[in-house]
Amino acid sequence: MNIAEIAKLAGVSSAAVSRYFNNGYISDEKRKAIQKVVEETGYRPSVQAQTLRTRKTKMIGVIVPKIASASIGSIVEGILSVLDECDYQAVLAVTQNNPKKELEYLAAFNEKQVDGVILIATVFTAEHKRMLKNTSVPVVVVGQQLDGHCCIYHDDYHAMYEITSRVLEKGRKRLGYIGAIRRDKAVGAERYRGYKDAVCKKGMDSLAEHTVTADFTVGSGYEKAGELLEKYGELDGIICATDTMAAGAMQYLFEHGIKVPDQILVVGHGDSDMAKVTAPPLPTIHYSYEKSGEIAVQMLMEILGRKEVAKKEVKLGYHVVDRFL
Amino acid sequence: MNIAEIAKLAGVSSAAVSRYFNNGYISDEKRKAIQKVVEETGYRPSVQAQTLRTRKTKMIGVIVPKIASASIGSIVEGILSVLDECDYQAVLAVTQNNPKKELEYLAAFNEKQVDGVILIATVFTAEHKRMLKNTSVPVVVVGQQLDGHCCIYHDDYHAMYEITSRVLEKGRKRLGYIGAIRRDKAVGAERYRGYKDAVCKKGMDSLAEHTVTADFTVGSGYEKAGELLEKYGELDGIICATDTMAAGAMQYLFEHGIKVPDQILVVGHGDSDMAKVTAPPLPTIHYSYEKSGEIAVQMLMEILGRKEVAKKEVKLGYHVVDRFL
DNA sequence: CTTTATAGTGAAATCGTTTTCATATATAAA
DNA sequence: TTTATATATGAAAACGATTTCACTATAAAG
Repeated sequence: MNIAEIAKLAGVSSAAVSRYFNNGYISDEKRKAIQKVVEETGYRPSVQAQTLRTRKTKMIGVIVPKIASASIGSIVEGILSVLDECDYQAVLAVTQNNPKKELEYLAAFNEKQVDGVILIATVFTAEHKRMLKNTSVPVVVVGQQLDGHCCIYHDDYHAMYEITSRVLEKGRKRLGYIGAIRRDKAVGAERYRGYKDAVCKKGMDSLAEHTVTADFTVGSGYEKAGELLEKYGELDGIICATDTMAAGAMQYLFEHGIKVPDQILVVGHGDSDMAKVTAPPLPTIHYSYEKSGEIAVQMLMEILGRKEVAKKEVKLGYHVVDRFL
Repeated sequence: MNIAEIAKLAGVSSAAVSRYFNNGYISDEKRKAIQKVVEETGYRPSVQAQTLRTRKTKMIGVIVPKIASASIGSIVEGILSVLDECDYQAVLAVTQNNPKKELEYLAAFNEKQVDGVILIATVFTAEHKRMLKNTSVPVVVVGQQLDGHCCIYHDDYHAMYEITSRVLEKGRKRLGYIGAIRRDKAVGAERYRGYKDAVCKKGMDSLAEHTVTADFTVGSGYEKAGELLEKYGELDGIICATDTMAAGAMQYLFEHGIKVPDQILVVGHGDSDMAKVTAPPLPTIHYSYEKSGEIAVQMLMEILGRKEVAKKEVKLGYHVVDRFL
C-alpha cells in the first residue's frame, strides 16, 4: 500500500496525496476524495521513504554513560517527555563509561542517523572535543559545562560550597570528603572545588586534604568511608559528591556502630530516593535533573528550527534539602 | 557522496560497490579498487536508503513504563548491551504507566518503524492483547507472563512464597503485606499469591487479609506502612512487594522509633541498591533483571533470523538475599 | 481586453541503496 | 570438444515518498 496506489484509488496524482499529508495546495474536492481512501485503507506514509527524501529522521540520539542511575534516569525521563511532545523519538546509546564507545556512538549518530544528539558524558577528552567540533548534527551536552558548545548543567560549585558551609556552621570541625575522579569536571572537579573553598574560607585549609575518591557505587562509598576514617582519624562530618556514595558511607557507619549524625554528620548530593531512606535520611542538594533534560530538547528543537546555531549555555540552580536537626 | 560516485571513481558499477559492502561476488581486483576509493573518501552507505530498500531498520523499539527505576533500568541496560553486540539500536519509549501511550507507541512501532519490539508493561488489558495479536513486528514481553506470546519473566510466586515462609520460620506471627495493584499480574497478583499461600500453609489464614496497596514509590511505602500498623495493630513483620516500598516503610518505622528487626522485621523484593542502604539493610529477593533484558534481545534476534515465530516462554529463577540475623 | 497573480494540478526527477536479470568468463567434468 | 558449474559483472528496476517544473484555470488589476 503505497502513495501511488492511494493516488489511483482517489483518482489523483501521487503529488496530490503527498500534498494532502503536507498541507500543500489542494482543492477541497480532492482533499475529500483522498481522505476517504486514506480512511478506508488505513494508509500511512512510509517513514523510511520520507526520511530518505527529506533527510529528516525525526530521531534524536541520546548518549548516556549508564541508564540504571537515578540522576541520569531522571534526565532521560525529561528528555523523552519533551521529545514525545515534539513528535520525535529517542535512540538510546549506553556507553558504560567507555570513552571509546562514546566516540563510536557519536560518530554513528553523526553519520546522519539522527537529526541531533544529546550527550551526557562524565569526562571530556581532547578527542571528544575534536570530534564535537566536526559534527554535522547539532549536539547538546547535559550535565557538564563545555566551552564553545551548547550545554546545560548545574551549579555544582556553589551547591557544594553552600552545603559544606552549612555543615561547618553546625560546628563540625573535622570533615572528610568522598569525591569522584577529577577528570569529571562537574562531579569530580567542581564539587570538590566547592568543598575546598568552603573549608578554606573558614581557615580550615587542612580539611581540603581529607579526601578520597570513590566511583559512584554504594560499594565504593562504603569502602572509601572506611579508608577515610582510617586515614584521617576521628571525623565529625563526611561530605559526599553523590547520594549513592553517601548511602554507602552510611552503611559503613551503621555497621561499625557509629551514630549519625551525633558522631558523624553525613551529607549527600543529588536528592535521590536513596538519600531519603537511610537512617537518618541525608541532607543533600536538589538539582532539577528532569528539567535539564527538558531544556536540552527545547534547545535542540530551537537549533533544528532556525538553522542558526547559537551556542548557548544554561546553568541551572539548586536548593539545599535541609534535613539538619 | 553516494554509491554511484564511488562506483565511478573506482571504475566499477554501483552494484559492485554494493556487493563490496555486502560480501557478494566480487573479484579481488575490484575489491581493492573500491576499498581504496572508500578509504580516501570516507564514504559510508546511507542507512536510510538501505532501510528503504531492505525494509530492515536495525532498530528495536523498547517500551517501558518509566526509566528512572532500578529494576527497569537494569533490564534496559541488559537489552542495550546485547543489542549493541548485534549491531542494533534501541528507540526508547516511556509511557509513564499510561496505557493509552503504551498502545500508541506499540502502534507506531508496528507501523514498520522498527524490526521488533520489547515491551515492559505492568498491566495488560484486553485491548493490549487484541493489539498484540495483530502486530506485524515480533514482540517480546519482559517481566510479565502472557499466554500465547514470547515473554520472559521471573518466578514471582515462589520467590514471595519462600521469603514469606522464611520470615514465619523466624517465629514472626503477625505479618502485614504492602503490595501493588492486582492488575499488575507479576508484582501485584503473583507476589501476593505467594504471600497468601505461605501464610495459609502455616494455618495463619487471617494474615492473608493484613494487606495494603502502595504504588511503587518510597512515599507510598511510608504512608502505607502507617496505614498497615493502624489497621492491624501490633505487627512483627512487614513483607513488601518491592524494595522501594519497603525502604519507604523502613523510613516510617525509623521516624516512629520502631526497632527493625527487633520489633518488626521488614523484607523487600528486587535486591536494589535501596535495600542495601537502609539501616539495617533489607532481606530481599534477587532477580536477574539485566539477564532478562539480554535474553529478550536474544529471543528477538532468533525470531528475526529464522522467520518461524516460535512462541516461547522463559521463566527465570531467583535467590533469597539472606540478611536475616 | 489584456496583463498579472494565485490556486491547483500531475509528470517526472530525485533521494541512495539493493537486487534481479541477463550475460560473460574461467574452470571442472564428461 | 562439448557441457555444466561457479564466479563476476553492470544495466536497470525496484523501494516509497517529496518536490520541482511546467502548465491550466480563475480572479483581480490595469
